Amino acid sequence: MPEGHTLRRLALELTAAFGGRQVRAASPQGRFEDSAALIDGQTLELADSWGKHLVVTFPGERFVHVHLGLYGTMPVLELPDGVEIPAPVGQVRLRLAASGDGRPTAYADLRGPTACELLTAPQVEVLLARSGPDPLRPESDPDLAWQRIRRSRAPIGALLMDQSVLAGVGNVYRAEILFRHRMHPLRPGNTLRSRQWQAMWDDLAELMQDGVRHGWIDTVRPEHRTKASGGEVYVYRRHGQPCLVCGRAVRTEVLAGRNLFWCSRCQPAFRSRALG
DNA sequence: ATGACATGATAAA
DNA sequence: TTATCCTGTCATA
Repeated sequence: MPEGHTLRRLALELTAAFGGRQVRAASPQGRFEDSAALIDGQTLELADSWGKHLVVTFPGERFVHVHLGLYGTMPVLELPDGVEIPAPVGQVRLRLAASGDGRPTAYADLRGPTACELLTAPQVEVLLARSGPDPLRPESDPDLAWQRIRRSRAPIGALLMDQSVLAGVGNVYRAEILFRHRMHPLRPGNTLRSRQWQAMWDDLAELMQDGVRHGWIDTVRPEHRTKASGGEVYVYRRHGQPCLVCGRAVRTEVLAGRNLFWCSRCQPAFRSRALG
């Protein structure tokens, strides 16, 4: 599940459940033990996200940086009064817990992250400096991404996944934004028009905000919808199945080690003007 | 029980 | 490009 919307949602949940509270921090699995000890008993100030990076702020310029990678999770749970926090099950890299201060008892277990580390302020700066603009952050400037895209011969499908060009987009949002803009994934970045990029950015921002709100990715417009419940996509992982718009079988191919999905009728191959 | 696979990223070749 | 890390889930045997 972890694309940018997941991290933003997690940041909001952590801040709501733990913001301003003293938390217990531990690493039942042991791999974050020493660092957990340094924040144990401290006040969790706030959690925030940039692209797929989560940064949790503690006093004294201590920052816990988490990257969920492909399959990391961190469910945040609040418990009714009187219910005990259960013992950790399985591989828990980091458990945060708060209770006994008049607010609801809460805990969060981090499993399977690519990164879970304690950083200093300058280290966080370096991390953020490496990231492109995140469509979920209001201060983000889409032009920074555009300057990279318009100068690059790399396929737009690769550029969208490059976190230094644009932060927070993963395989699902990539497939879906390309479909919604009828764009072939292999089209070179330098053949896009600025207006096309602007439209894609605006659409991404909206789709990702929906993702934050609902907790899942849904990109299908009402007129194409086939499922009553949410969480429908046009092409992601629908290879071989009929396109929701034209009925042609959705195609798949591996690009840079990641599965690409598109409809060859709705997203025709790009031909440059020079080639006719 | 075993293996394939996954919404990610990095280092090495 | 390939290998590797992190973990859980689902399909197959």
